[in-house]
Amino acid sequence: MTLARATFAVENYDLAATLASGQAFRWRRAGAQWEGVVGSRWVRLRQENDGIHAEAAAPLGDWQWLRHYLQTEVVLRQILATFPDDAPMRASVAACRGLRLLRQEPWECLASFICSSNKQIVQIQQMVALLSRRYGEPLPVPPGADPAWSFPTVQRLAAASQAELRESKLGFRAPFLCQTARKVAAGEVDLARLAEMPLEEARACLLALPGVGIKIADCVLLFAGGFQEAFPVDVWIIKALRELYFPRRRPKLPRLRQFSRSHFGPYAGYAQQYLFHYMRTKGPAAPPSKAGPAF
DNA sequence: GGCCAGGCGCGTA
DNA sequence: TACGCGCATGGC
Repeated sequence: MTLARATFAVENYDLAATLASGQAFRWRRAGAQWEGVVGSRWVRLRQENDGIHAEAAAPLGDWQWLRHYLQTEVVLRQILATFPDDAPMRASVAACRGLRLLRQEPWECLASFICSSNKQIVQIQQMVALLSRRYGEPLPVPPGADPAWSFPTVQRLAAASQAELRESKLGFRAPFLCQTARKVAAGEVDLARLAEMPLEEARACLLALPGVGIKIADCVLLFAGGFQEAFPVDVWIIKALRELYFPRRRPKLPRLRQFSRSHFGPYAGYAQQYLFHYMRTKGPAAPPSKAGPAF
């Protein structure tokens, strides 16, 4: 097979932070490169000074599918300018320069986040890889590359039994994924039209699916639906908000959700991703010290 | 070996 | 409305 190559000129784009920030689960670092699957295509990416270099199995029509996935046309500076001007956001932006949101395919995003509950990111990656290997289609890859599979279709997972899915190490999530796949396959929710709905309507559609609560619904709205004000509140964000915004009060979850809706502006979802990645990469908080900072 | 993980659903009060 | 709990599995 032959490879098609392209370079996307980008500004203010940190590919590694973006692919490793727990929004998508199909990317594997291979030295300076990243190998993954977007839709039904194997892809290899590498960031250089002149932009993001991409390789994919030829032939392909154009690269719009990858440009869309990577959101290379988004002007990050304009988004960052809408963030609240406070110390936690300044620290997060400084620590995660160039972090972006991807635009993912709704079904893969939904299914992946149904698998995510009460799991660490590395484990989610394993579950998604296992599901793809068992139920996805093998994809053409260049010589020497690891084999790759597409993410399983709704129909394929709807046809699997709960017992089969449990064998894929889904645990108690197996019935959720199974039932949700069957509902989507039956047309009870049209994922392709989600992005056209008002936010609340789209969220309500997702919440009607088994295994989908507010957090997972907001992940799908943000990562696949393009609702940039959606703000998933997970354990890391709870920790971020409590440590960085309310260090002494320990507000409860409903209060934190309310704060998140009012404080972060029209690109709250972006702000959320910065807080999330910042908390996950900055290391543990400094232990309390009676003397205070030494400066 | 215990703790925790990009939660959800259900049973109580 | 607001808690507390169990769920299945694996990384650290």
